[in-house]
Amino acid sequence: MMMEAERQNQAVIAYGLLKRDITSGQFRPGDKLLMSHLKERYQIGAGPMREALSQLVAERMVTAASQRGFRVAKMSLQELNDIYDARAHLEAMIVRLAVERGDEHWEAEVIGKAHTLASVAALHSTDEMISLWDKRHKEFHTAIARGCGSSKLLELRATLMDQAERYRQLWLRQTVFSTEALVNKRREHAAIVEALLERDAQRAGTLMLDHLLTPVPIITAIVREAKLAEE
Amino acid sequence: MMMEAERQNQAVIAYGLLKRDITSGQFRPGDKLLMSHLKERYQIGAGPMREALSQLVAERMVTAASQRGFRVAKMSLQELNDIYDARAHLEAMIVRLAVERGDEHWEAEVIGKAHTLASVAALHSTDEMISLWDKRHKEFHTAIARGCGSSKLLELRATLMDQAERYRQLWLRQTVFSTEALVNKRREHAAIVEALLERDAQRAGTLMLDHLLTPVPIITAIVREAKLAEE
DNA sequence: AAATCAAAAAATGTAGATATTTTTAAAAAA
DNA sequence: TTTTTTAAAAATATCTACATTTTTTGATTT
Repeated sequence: MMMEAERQNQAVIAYGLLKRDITSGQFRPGDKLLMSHLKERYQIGAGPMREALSQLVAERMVTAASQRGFRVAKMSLQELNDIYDARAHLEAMIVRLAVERGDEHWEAEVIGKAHTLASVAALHSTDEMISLWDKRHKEFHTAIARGCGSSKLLELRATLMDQAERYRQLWLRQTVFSTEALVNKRREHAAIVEALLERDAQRAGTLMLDHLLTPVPIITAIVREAKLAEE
Repeated sequence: MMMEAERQNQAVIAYGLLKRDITSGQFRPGDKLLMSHLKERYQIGAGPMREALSQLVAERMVTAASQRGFRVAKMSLQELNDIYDARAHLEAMIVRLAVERGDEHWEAEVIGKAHTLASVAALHSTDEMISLWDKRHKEFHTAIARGCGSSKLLELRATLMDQAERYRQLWLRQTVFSTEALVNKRREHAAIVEALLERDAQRAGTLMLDHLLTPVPIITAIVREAKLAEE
């Protein structure tokens, strides 16, 4: 029997669309999110729209001022550093746990995802190439993290990933377009996998920490260049 | 000039009240949250009420089923273990960072809060005693955590604290009413502070991990006894 | 310039309309 | 008789359209 796709309510739909439009840059940091415009754009009423907006406020992607409506949250170099620092330390901790707790199935998944990622070739259009590499890169890292066995830690991790997304997008193009950067990333991934398989929690954690912090200087430069954020 | 308290919207008010009513047990795990009842209880319309509810869904305190309304999220021993495990590891990591990064002002704050906590005496009514000890205990731990210097990590920590709250409430009475338990806690706190001051990040982290895991068996027993949750 | 005030725009809330699910109870089948 | 099915009724969730309140705008005066 065909699994019926659960009929989503308007708020959930609007939430997804608006989130996509913000991370993809359709709405820029600081932009006013005018209720009348959003209602029109997503074809829904004010009630559900507010519901979607306040979800995004909780996720720090939107800010709210009482009686003054909503804006796309600003980006800042300070926030960039904070998010990446937090992410790196959290993920390093998760990896250490994964090395201690992960079983053979976990190992197999990680190796599989690493292979799939390494084999992304420049055969596609640029945008397809970026989104394919990104998708597989995320799946690789998620496969590693799952080894920790804690859904709560994975939820926290997802929260930070979401918050990092707008900054990550900036880094992505630079990296996928640079053969050198891609080669470096591949090397780092290989080193991490090696440490995992040797069950060296400490080394895996340290490698992960560094791996996640390397994008920061690159993103900083882009943000400064494009004047996308306050200092 | 007196600072005017920002006029909150209905959704925010309802959010706070409902959250309090859930953590304090006015609504029990699994209870249906009938829209008509909530509207009546908090004297607001359905729109803002939905907004509040879906915030709590995001925080995992309420569950939603499309077209079928909302329920108080169930509790389970599995979730108890997951939350406490995640919290303990996150907090241990934060403490290690705090030891590496915290300055003299941080040290002073921690010592101050430790002192304030240690001096809670059994002079008050039972409920006052509980809530005072709880308040100061939280402030003590928060003062320690702040040393990590990352607002994102502190946000993640707050998320888990919130999710733990319903379980924590069960532990609190047992502990505050047992002189032995209180003495033990005081000893653990002293040991943590000592490690902090000696700037022994590793030891402070380990002590914190253990400190946060001790309530789990106690809560497990209470939950089983009161049949508050699935296994 | 700075202050004032009315008009316009915008946010927020409510009441009621609509759609969906659950309950009830009667009818049919076992 | 008991169980299952069906259909209508009731209860409930959800959405929209409009009403109310607050903020913003910008012309006018000090």
